[in-house]
Amino acid sequence: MRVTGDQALVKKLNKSIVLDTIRRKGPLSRTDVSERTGLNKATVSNLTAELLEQKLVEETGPGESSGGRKPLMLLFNEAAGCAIGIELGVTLVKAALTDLKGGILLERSTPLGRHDPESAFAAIREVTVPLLEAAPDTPYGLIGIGVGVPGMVDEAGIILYAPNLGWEGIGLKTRLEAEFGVPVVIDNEANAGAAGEREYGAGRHVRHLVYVSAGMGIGSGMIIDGQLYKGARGYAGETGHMSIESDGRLCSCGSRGCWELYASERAYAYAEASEKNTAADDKNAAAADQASSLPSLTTRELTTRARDGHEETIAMYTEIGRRLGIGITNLVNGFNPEKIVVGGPLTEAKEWIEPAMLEAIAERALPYHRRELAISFSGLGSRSAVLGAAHLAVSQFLGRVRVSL
Amino acid sequence: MRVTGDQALVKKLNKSIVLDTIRRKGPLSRTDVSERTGLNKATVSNLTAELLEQKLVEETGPGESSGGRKPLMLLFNEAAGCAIGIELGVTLVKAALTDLKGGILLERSTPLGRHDPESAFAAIREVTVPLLEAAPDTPYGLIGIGVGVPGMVDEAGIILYAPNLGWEGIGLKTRLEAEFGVPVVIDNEANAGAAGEREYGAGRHVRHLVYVSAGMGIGSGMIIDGQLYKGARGYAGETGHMSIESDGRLCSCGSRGCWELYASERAYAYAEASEKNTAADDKNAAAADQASSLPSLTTRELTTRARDGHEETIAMYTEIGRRLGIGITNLVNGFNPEKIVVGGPLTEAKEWIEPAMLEAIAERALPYHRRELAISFSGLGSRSAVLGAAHLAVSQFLGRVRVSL
DNA sequence: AGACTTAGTTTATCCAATAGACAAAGTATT
DNA sequence: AATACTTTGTCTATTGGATAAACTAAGTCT
Repeated sequence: MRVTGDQALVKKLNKSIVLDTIRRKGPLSRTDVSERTGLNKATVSNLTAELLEQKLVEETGPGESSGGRKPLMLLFNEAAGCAIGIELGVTLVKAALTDLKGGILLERSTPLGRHDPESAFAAIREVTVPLLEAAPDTPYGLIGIGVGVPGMVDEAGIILYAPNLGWEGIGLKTRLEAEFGVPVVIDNEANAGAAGEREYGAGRHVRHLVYVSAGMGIGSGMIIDGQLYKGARGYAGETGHMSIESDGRLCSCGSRGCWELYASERAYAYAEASEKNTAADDKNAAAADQASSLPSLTTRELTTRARDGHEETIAMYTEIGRRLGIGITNLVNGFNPEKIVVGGPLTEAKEWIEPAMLEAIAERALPYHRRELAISFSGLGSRSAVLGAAHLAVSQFLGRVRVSL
Repeated sequence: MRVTGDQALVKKLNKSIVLDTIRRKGPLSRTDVSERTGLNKATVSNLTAELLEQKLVEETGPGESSGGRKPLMLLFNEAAGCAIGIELGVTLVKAALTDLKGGILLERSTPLGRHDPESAFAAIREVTVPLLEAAPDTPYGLIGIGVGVPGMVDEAGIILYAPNLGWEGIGLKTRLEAEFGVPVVIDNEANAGAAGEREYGAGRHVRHLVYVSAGMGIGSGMIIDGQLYKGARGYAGETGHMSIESDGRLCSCGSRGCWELYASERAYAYAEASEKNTAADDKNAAAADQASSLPSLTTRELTTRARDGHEETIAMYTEIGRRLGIGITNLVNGFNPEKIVVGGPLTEAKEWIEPAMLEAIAERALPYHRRELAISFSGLGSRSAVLGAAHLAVSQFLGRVRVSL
């Protein structure tokens, strides 16, 4: 939508700047805010007065004097409302009730046995209702629900394609909005995770961030200039289907050599197949077909084995780490992010994956890209997506105006 | 830089909107502009009055009446100034003098024999001076110079690394600004090409565009939401070093299986090596070492061969096309652009490359990404980078304010 | 106690967008 | 040709933001 400039826009922009400054750097005095933002003291005073009235900001009493009148400190009022973040996983539905700063008030989860939409809706209801009931009495109440789903989501919140759930074209947003009567944001699990890490985790204060979520597949959430990049239609980030082996393993997507076949839990199946076939080889059709089915072992089981010193398992994780590094290198060279954050269930095996991953990146990434690149694992653990989803709702509630010259 | 809102910003924004609307959709009447932008008629009148005074807009006389007073049509005055775009190639320096709408007024080029910076400066001077002298007398004169270079450029216009020129840390921007006394913009050749195609070529009106420039290497220019995406430090787009073969050919960058070893002119060397070694194989160390040197044949020579029906050459181009398609698929899945534009010297062999490229993309790209994806070859041919570079200068001159809610 | 500092508010001013009235310049109808 | 209607573009008064500067409030330092 094209936006023209008028005074309402100016006010919206400046109010958003003031709120954001207090939220991120608070507690601050009005004068601090004025100096940090460049806005006039009077402007800050007026806008904070409105924010106080809106209960989004609180005065927390006098601060330290630096040789004159004591400042009245301002703080973002994270208790002005609450949000619910939901991660719809393939086997598990997790949800958290948070305040506006991502503080967790209550969590619930339930296993997801069947994948039909009705079962999933029931599971979502099951985890959400207790949170709704436990929600504290706040000025704004529940401001929204964010959901991270394992699939592609379009701009209208329709789940276009979620292979691991067998879903196509499910209008989750409409359904949940009707059910709970609050705004709902649906996004890809990796995008939610990226938002979570960027806001509350390992990616704070990072402008250009790529979050790589490795589990049963690989997805990436890309944050460009502080904002989720969604691409032309909202499908960006399907890096799991980046081919790192032009004529490699056949993927269910129809392509070959997809990254996630080598560097996610999906790789387990190939390792299993190669254990059975002594003459195992990617070109061995039998092994490959066998492998394209789901792995029989879970990360939990395999990390136990690795901890017991099982060499083949450790070697497998080393190879997965190397392949993760190869794919990440591709993203680094193409995107030049400031930081890469790796998360998802696979990171339970971090211990055996990390060295090979870092080595591959160190050997293969372009020198200038590598030089100013930070790499870390998820700071929120298994909560990246849930907290990110909640933040998507908060972010939409608070609004944000951005100007670039 | 953080920007706060005030009336100056509002005016800048709206003026930029009015100018842009006239530039892109002109000729338009004031009323047309008002309706298209949503700005009040009076506002449009005031702003156009200033634009007329600034000579950036002209009144071209009355238009067709639709049952009332005839409108006074407004047109962007592309003759208000001129720009120079330069492409610093490895073997050739090209330059064009353009008006503010990318219309070419004069072109010059000169071969680049030696690669030391002084020789390159001399070549740039050689092509630029005649253009300066031929520049018509305009209100603003020469508004700036844009340069596309085969390497990585940082935000300050320093060429950090240009392997094909053997340059590291050359301050081209400062040097040229001192020499010509006008603002200079330096960017990667692929970024310049992307800007050119987006503004004047195959990517007009496309918000999310990836331009793939294939020549002696591969570089990409990524346009996100109408703006060049540069990454954290300005090095984004080095997709030529995306590995599409994890343990493939050894690249001079230190990595393996880099895309450009398979899908650019660099692949010629491997084809030559494999012709000589009957037992040729990527794993054959001798062949690979031999190949890592530069190819002995040029695209011009090879396309001649292909035209003559030389089967091995045609097979080589088919393979290059397939590999191009594989890499493009990776970009499409990750980026979800609206359009991919392929350009660069390699596209002279389009005839033999295109079918395999399109087939690979059709087979391998994810269905939803493919469905709304357009793919085309450069609309500006060998002028993408030169025109894009000129546009970078124009764009900086005209300024642009963007707001997102 | 008095001088100085710092925090935050009040006041007058400025400036751009806007709605609506209006003037200008056409077309359509009688 | 006269009149009614339409469309274009300008003019005028108003609105509502930000701002600088003056001012009040409330502290510290000597």
